[in-house]
Amino acid sequence: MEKLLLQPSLEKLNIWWDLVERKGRHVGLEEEGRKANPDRLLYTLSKIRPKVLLLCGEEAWNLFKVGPLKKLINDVGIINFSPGRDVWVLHAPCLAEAAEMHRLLPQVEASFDRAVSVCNPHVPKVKKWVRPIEELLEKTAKILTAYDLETTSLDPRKGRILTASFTWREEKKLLTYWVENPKQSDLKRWWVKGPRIVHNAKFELSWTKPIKITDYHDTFLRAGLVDENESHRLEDQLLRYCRGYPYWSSLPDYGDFSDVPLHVVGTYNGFDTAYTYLLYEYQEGVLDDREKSLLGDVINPLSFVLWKMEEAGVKINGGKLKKLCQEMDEEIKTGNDFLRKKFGDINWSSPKQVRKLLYEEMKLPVLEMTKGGEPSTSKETIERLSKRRKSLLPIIRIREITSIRNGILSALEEKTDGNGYIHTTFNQGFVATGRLSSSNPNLQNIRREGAEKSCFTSRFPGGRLVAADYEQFELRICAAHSKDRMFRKLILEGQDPHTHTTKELELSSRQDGKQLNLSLASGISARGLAYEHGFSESKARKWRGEWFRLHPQIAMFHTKLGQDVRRKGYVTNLFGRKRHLPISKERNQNSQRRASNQAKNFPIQGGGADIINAAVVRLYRLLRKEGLKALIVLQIHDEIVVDSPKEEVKKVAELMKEAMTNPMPGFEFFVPMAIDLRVGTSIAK
DNA sequence: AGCTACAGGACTC
DNA sequence: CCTGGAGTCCTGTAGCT
Repeated sequence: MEKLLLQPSLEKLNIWWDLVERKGRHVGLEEEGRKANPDRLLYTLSKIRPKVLLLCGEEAWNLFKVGPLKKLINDVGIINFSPGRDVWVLHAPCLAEAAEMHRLLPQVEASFDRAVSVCNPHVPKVKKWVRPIEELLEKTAKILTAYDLETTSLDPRKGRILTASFTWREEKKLLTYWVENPKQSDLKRWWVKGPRIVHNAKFELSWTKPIKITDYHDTFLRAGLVDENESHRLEDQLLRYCRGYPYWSSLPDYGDFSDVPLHVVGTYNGFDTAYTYLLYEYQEGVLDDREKSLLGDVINPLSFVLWKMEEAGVKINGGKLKKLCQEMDEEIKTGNDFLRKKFGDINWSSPKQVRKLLYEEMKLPVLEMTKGGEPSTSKETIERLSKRRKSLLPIIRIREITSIRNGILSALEEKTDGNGYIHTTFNQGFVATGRLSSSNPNLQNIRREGAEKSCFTSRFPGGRLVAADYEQFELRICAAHSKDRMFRKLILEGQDPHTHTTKELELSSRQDGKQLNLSLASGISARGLAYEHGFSESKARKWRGEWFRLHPQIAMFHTKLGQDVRRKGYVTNLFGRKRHLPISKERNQNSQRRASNQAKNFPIQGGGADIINAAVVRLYRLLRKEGLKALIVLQIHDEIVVDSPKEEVKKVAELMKEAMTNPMPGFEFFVPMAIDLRVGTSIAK
């Protein structure tokens, strides 16, 4: 149910309050005692994008009639806040009528899944701390304090701290103070003394640099558990959950924070922490116990470890990389020359130009279409076409190598720092399933067999990279979650589950057995199976049926997931992490099907994410406890890479095995986890 | 002309 | 009915101001 109420005055607010309060989502458009600013309204609305806007009272109505929306609305009309998204505006001249409309709305909009209401915001009081900063730090040392910095740059090496802000509760009152030019060393000492609340801890950590994992709560990461589908940005969270008013949009358009008067920065900074504190309290109310322990055990401490991993970086063999690039440039040049003679001057990266050549000039048959309904020029299509035109094959190669050269190798070259290290960013909280992603550069999509793997090397003279990946990770998680007895038995006996499936279903190769196991565990349809692996549909259907008869627990597991999605609107993984998949009846079958697949995939992908992330945290603690020099440098979904001095390799391998097979001491997996270790001077296989 | 948004295609687990 | 899920990044193109 999605409604937006614009409250023209305070006394009327009370009447609406309990209707609004129950939904738990508030948006502020007015500052206390002042009239709402139309620009601010428009800004807020464009963020929330409500489907229905219910205006009541002449004051509210006039605001819109004179504002920039004037030309778009009539008495009942449509406003577009974004292309393709209609907003119905219902206008009631008086409160009684609005109340009646409000009462009827549920029946009309049964399909709207978000409730948004507009009412007076909570405006925190922000003050400058005028006494010595030591007193403030001492006062807040041991109490729960929201903390935030404003700086001149995102990078601590390039900028400096302008202000710091602190919010805490004293009795019932929320106190917020900001200070100017705090010393980094003071903050570093202060940080470790008590519980902290921050929004996006990795940023504050990189400036404050505490020496060990401490007690902090990250409202950004918590937001990812409350609703993984919503934007976790502080601004968006405040609009949605905290009756925040958009103070950030009132900041004039300065180029850089260093040009902004310090008291403006400080006040802004103060609003950030005050609202962060309120957001924290809201989250405390909606997160359940399992989510809180996942946060405490894994998610919060992980951000510290990720910061350390980013800071450490991974060492690159620059000479080798350069040689590789030269070789590839050479191949691109000869390849391009060859193709130019044959087909003319064509940009092979342009699907449009390739499409023109293949289907208009060469008049080849259209075998596959893209999602957008255009004839496909993908690798698979060209491979199929090249069966009759051998001369097309070099196109695949040239496209592949130019994309690798431009997409991967040049990124590696560019992002290597002066000392030969690449510092990727591990994004936590962005992926709906709980996985990490990597960017600048993305080190999680380095080619499996790519030559560039040999460029990743150890920072220690004579050192080694130790890489450990989980064996049959997803299959084991599926079996562990569904309590599948067959897979448990096979794994405990040390048999290969893929070979077993191959034999049972009388398949031709282990490869087929493996594909069947992996695809069916994450809920593929018979048709999808046939399409994906080139089996006939009847065979796919037969095997799928037999497979589920061998694994009745997995069949039940899938049924249960489907029920959860329909009844509760979300599914849960082994550790209490949720994936919200709102399905309403009006949506087409396509979306339903998709949601059902997502539901089946989530416990596996999301379970894997929490397992390996817990392992990273545990491994970090074990390495530090043992006083080793070795550093965790990469996490690639089912793999952890540690850079180790040669003499520590044996110990590191032991610790990796311990951390990865038992990532959460006290949590017993129905099917045990196992790892495969590789030790080398690079990460090449 | 410069910006943004998107689609398509490459790579990953 | 559609053709397991989750990402990043590059390029070209279309549409906007």
